[in-house]
Amino acid sequence: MEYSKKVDQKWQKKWKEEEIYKYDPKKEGKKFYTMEMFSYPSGAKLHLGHWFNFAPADSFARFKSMQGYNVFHPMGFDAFGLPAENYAIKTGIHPEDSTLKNIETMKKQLDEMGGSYDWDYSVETCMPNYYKWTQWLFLQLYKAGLAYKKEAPVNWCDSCKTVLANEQVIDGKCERCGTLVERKKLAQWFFKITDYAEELLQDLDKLDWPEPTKKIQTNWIGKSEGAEVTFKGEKGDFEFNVFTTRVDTIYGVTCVVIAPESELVKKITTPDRKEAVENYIKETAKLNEIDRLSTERPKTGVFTGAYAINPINNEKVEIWIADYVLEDYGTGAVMVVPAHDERDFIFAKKYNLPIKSVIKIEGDEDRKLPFHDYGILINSEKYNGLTSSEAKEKIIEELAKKGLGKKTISYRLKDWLVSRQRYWGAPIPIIYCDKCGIVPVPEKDLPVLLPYDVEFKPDGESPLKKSKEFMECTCPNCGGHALREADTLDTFVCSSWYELRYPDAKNNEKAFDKETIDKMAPIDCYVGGKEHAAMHLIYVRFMTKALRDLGFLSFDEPFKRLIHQGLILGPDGNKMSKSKGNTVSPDEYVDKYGSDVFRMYLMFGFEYKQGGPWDEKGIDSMVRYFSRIEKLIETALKYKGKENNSEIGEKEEDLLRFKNLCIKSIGEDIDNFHFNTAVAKSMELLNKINDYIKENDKINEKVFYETIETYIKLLAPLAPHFTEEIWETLGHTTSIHKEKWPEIKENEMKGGTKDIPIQVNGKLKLCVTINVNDSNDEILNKIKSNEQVIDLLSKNNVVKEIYVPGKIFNIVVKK
RNA sequence: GCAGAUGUGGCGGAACUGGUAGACGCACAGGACUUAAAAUCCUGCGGGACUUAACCUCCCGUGCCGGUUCGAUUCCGGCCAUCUGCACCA
Repeated sequence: MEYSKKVDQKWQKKWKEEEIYKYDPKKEGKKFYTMEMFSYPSGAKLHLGHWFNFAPADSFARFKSMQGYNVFHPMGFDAFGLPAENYAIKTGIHPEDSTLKNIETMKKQLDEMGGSYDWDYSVETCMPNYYKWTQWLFLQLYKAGLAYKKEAPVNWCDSCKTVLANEQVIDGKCERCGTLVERKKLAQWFFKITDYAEELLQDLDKLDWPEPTKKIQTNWIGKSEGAEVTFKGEKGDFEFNVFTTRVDTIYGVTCVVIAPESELVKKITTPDRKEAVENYIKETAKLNEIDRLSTERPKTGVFTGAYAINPINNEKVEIWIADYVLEDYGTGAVMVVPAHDERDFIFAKKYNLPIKSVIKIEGDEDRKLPFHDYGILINSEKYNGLTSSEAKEKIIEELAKKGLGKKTISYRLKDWLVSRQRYWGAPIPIIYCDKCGIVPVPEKDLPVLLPYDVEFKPDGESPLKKSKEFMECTCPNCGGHALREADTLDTFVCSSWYELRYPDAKNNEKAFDKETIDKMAPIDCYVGGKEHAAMHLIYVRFMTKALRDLGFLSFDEPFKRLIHQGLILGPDGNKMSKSKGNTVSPDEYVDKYGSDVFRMYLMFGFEYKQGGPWDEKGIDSMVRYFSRIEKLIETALKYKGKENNSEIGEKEEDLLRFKNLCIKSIGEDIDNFHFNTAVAKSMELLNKINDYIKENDKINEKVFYETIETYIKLLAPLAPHFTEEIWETLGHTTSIHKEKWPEIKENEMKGGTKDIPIQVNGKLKLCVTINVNDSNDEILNKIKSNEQVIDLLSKNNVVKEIYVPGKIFNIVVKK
């Protein structure tokens, strides 16, 4: 049957009936766990990006399976989240209804793609049998002290009376109504990811991940070594710490600045400065994080009226507040050294604070301020003349003796805020008892079901808070009146452990079985977009480590190898988006050409790790390729069983040699996600086979036929339906996907000829053909007896001859 | 601002640890087949010079300028452009 969507359907039906992608943990072969980042069913359908991610990754899984691994290749849905809720607010369609419907559609599409998934091992994070365990996981972290509650600011739209996600804040305004967004403090749940900062950083070394991604994580964790220095109030009535990486510049301190949110501010502000300070705090609160951190904005701040004592020299300095100091980094307070820090310099200039230089650079004594380079200390009393790094040690030593300082390490990484004031998420399994306070929901009472009938339109309250039925409960401790936590969990919590659930997806007793997951983990290959380099990929790593420490796992890292697919852009070169109107739907192509033509085109036309602008022009070339293959198969059938020639001559040897070369390089290419070159190589093999037919009156049926079967097997992971059809045409009654990846026959690889380039001063002059089997002496002989080479050697002033065995012969001449 | 990535024909893209730059394909051009077109097949296809033409030969060419090397798309230094992250991190 000529290839079309009909062929897809025929085989999809058959595969389903025969359950050929059923995963059996007991099957022979070493386990291989490969997965793609699961998709988010917000849109109604899979888009081109999904296809580009999933189809080649599926080919990879199929290849591994042919290699003899027992491949586990699950797929699921990250089903909770904001878009479904927003969609519901807009249309009135309940998030659960739209989500479940989308999942059905997407599953169907994934089957139409030819995905080799076993849906018995699937997760949908919005289903109670999944989020029960997400809640369980929260409880484990809570018990271990890794989940805690504290006040944290949220983006608040006072007109919509709702909390906004960062992405809903556009230019500091609410995306719906344009109201200026405020920062409001709410008590929220956090996971203590910072406890794992050091290990998360160290273990990056163990991972086979793209280097840029490791770098992003390194920066995200943001380790910096420095010191905490204690400044006391001038009357000794208060004290606070500053964090600095440049304690060597401490003699240059001309003021200290604390974050406006700091509790200390109220305490120390003098009455005459109260109004100014309070106004400033109010102004700061209006700014969202993005604005506040913008480099464009001028530095601002106000004096609190209070003074602190520099512990190194007892100098009295002013205490200011300024919004460029962040409460949650370091200690929320900095010492201002205008001479050696750009931000401090601008700040000091603006408010006429003194600027005192304490570092000089040897040989560049007149260096313009500010500069932050290390140098030699000046104006620093007994430390004058020391280098920056010597001074750091000594100064810390002195401060430590006084009990006013110590070395410390600071991380940029912040604890993970997991509370969301949303409906469509997993309820946080916490109860607030009138008497007992915070009480975790007992594990036996899980799941805390998300009620269906809830008013989720924004009107100032968390949606769940409005459901009396949900909120009212009795305390598991004392039986008294209690209320439930109304917030739900960040969806990143759901996706921080799903890879653990897949192999044991139907377990009703546990989130996952330790023995099962220890056997399956770590995931051998994880494929997904690099936009998750910082958030998702750090959260999963954290969760794995936390669960390990709680005794639920015995491995340290979830994903051994990570691959990022590139981004397919719109035809205009911009990121595809509905608002730009440049989206491309895969469905029409699949209908028109069939899944395999489409997936082959995606693999051939783009570099997998790179992506690029969509261009449909090349699809026809793939249609052409398929029909050339079909034609070849017709020819093959004509020859089948007719022995014309059993001789193995040079042409047969060449063909066999090339066949083996293809087995090797196509295999390596797929293994490395270089699908474009894998397809290219397969095209070369087709050309070689066609040449063989053309150039021979009598073909060797056995060699020819074996090469063709090998060729089709090499294509099997890439074009699963098409090759299955051909396999049947060739007379096979079992699935090609149960075949083994062809073996390389070393004896067929031997021999053949090769061109050795002859260069003069690195420039190509000619090539000399040699036999691969020749010894180096023979090769050199052949080269040196070549007439043109003799000519080159005799007419030039030869300085040197360089021969790299089997590679190149270069004659160095002097002009 | 900081960090990272990328830059190769008209286009998508090849080139293993430095060793024949442009694999494979698209587009294009010419030819065969056809009444014709489509499809298919064959040939050519980085730029330039020389040449009546062909073959040869030579020069230039992997963003730009330098360096290391017998030899650089590959390594090093400096620039330019584009893209992507991160955002005053003390």
